[in-house]
Amino acid sequence: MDALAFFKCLADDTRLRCLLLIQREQELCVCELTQALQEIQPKISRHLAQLRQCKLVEDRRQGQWVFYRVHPALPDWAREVLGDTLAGNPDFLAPNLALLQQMGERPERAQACC
Amino acid sequence: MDALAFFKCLADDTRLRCLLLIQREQELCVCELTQALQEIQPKISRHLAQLRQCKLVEDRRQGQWVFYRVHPALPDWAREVLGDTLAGNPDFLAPNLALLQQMGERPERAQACC
DNA sequence: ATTGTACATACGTAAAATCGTATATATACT
DNA sequence: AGTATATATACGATTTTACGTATGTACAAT
Repeated sequence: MDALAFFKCLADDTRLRCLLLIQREQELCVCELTQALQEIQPKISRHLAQLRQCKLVEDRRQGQWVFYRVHPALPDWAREVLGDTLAGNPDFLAPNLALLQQMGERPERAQACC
Repeated sequence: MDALAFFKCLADDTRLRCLLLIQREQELCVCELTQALQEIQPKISRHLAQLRQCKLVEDRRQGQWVFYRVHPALPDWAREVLGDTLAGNPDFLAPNLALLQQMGERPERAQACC
């Protein structure tokens, strides 16, 4: 994970919001991000693909949905950058979180155990 | 200082190195950065202008030289991002620091007091 | 005044990133 | 098998970003 590639991933509004939302919500699927950002699905998917290729997120298919989470191997310094950014910009995600909560019928996550 | 603009500034190799070098060395002039990065002067100046316009750095003229330092009004979260990045990527600036130390006749800074 | 050094900016070109649309794949349901 | 939903990718067009060269400005020294 090199610093320049990491910051290039953060240097786009769509990717920055997706990544920070995923970090904050633990796990989100493409349709939730599409709703939260009010963007068309191919745009969201394309940016998620880039985050995935750079190993900032990992994906997990569950039925018809694909859930994204912050990559478990993301270095600590990069996690801290995300944390600092969230903490220092409390309003940045506000509109996206509001849209996410408005969303009906959000897909259910598989339980972690059993 | 908005998060997206901040990360766009960090998303270029020249700007990232300049900014982290300035942060680490407190203050550097254009000719020092030109030497440390082995790039032509207009390229360095152009990227510094962008960092200045985004208020990530401020400049100070001293005689023939213009010194750049991290902007005093840079928000804490952004400072922490720079600090985390430096701490988490200890080798990133190594070649640039080596070139800087090789440089003879570095301009003298005005003393801070008296 | 002129020359030299340090730095900034303007301008046209080239490269890179982003976009919307169309389409492909994978799963679920009937 | 056929339809519907969720997601991924390919493609060409557009926009943005970065670049090198040339030139302008400010200061220092003679």
